[in-house]
Amino acid sequence: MAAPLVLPPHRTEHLARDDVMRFSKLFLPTRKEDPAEAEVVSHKLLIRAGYIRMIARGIYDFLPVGWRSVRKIEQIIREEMDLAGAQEVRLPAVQPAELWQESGRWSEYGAELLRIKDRKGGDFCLGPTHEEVITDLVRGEVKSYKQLPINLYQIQTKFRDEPRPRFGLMRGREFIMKDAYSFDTDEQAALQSYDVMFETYNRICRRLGFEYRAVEADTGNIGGSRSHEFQVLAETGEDEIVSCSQCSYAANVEKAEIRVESSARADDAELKALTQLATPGQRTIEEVSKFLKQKPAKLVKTLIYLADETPIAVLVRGDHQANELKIKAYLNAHTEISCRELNLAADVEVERVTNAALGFAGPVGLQIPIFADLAVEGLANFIVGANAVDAHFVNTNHGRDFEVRAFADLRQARGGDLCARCGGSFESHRGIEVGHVFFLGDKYSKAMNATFADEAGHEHAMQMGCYGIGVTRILAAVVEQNHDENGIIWPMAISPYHVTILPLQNQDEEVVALAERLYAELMAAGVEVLLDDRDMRAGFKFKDADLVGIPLRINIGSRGVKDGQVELKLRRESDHRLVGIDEIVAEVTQIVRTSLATAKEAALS
RNA sequence: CGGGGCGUAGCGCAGCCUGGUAGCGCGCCUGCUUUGGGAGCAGGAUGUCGCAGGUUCGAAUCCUGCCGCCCCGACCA
Repeated sequence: MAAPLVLPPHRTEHLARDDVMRFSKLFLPTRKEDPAEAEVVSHKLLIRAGYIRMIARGIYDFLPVGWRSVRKIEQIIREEMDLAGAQEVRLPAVQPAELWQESGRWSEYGAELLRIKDRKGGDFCLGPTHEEVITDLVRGEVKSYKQLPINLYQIQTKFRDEPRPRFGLMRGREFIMKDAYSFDTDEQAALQSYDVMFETYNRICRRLGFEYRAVEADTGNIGGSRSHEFQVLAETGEDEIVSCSQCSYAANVEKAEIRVESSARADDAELKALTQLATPGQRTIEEVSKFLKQKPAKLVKTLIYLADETPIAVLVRGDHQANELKIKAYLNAHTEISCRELNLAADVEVERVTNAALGFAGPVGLQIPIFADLAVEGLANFIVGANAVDAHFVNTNHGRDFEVRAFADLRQARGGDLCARCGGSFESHRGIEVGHVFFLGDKYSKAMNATFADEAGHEHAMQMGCYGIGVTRILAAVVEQNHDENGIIWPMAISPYHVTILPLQNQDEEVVALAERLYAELMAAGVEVLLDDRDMRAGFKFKDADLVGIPLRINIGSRGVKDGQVELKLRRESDHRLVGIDEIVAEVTQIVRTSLATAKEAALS
């Protein structure tokens, strides 16, 4: 038998309209301790401060304060997109397989595409992106050059069945994204659309107060000639980027072009005799360099790749990293070896090609084409694997001990490398990719027959661009850049509330009365206020306020009320100042308006 | 997909090795005291110990399978 429900009389009242601005009624469950599964600060704080809860891996609930902030981010994006002449639409989350079969991506997209069946057994997927859907929409309605250009966008929940979701909102499977698609008559016009979006994204990042870089990026399988990522700088970012300290060049390390001043080996370099040394069990660069007491830069690593079916060897200096995108691009552009996919060869394949156990591969005696990074060209007397178990060669030299088919820029850029554009030196950063703009060309319009008639009545495929911003990822990125040991520190523009009022003594009627009065007056002035009316001790409210991160705080205490004053505390600063009771509403209203306006102006600069 | 770790109250964890009454802290409910940086005391409620099977007189504990979550790897030879 269920126990009878016992409630005190005051708990039977209904919720009132402004109750969501009262902490006592707000669904804002905070926690004192970090969640066990969270690794990065944004994930920990968003859970502790009651913004999100995980329901399955990479899938989250947004609680009221979290959703308020998400909607503010959306609104900023919406305003800037509308300003750029884009039009908002809403496309379906569930998409029919036919469209994906038409573009070819039903088979290409892989396991990240979550495929589902309807009750009749028809194939559908949860949309990870919307090129097919938008192209289908536009091809049905746009027939003439007179209807172009057009730029359509939406703010939508996407689903990508990531192999490894992590870091809370930073890499979820379900996430909110703003995606836009431009359609133009020709490439030149499409690149104009691209430039407008590029500038719009800069404005959005500035409005959000980000420290960020717009970096040149790889276009991946999408193709096309232009692509930029918007990377918010943060230690916990998953991407590595470099930016030039002298010019404006910045790029993802996958893409960054390096200037190599002089790559040739010095003419007078003395080539010592090739010698085999026993290196029992020493496989990695680190192990070998330690064992032989040589710097990793004296070693050359030999990577065996499969370019589609063709095995090739790639040499890079021991302290460098091979860049698969560059390798792939080089093969396709400069050799007869076609390479749709480049993969490191499996262990058995490596052993077959090198006739040696894993870890001892080297270029000497290899029967497959050898490509080497430019940095290897200038090396003399380096160390390589001997293609024999437990052995390495020292004093190896290309041209004498083995032939390199070609030297090229095949490695990943890093801090200190020289900028290909101006010769300045690169700084390296880690970044969170919050936006990505692509020029697509006619990949989708051709495959899906999205054409228009020009003035002469000739049919042409439309030129497309696509532009994405991770809305929920932005929420995490903002926290990564704006927090301290006590909690979140929101920029005014995306804080769930502008100001929070803390009556410090709930039993003091004057304190409570003043809190209620300021609450009402601030709301009337258009300020978003969170009143902490809970019957809690002062210290408890302080801790929660810091955790939740609202930028302004008004402390109302018994002493101050007697003196006609309240405390105004900025979350970002450590000290508070006293403000007269009659001035506080005007003061707070002013600060809120100014900081919102300043953020908007920053977008223009 | 490979390696490792974890799964016990809403949250954070102990107990498991060596099988025998399910625990601690926080949170929650009641009362009293307290009241400007996560209060104190007293009392109370809350668990199919991830799921399924097996071993056993007896399983949170041992065995098998499955599921879920986290970390590392899946380019550094």
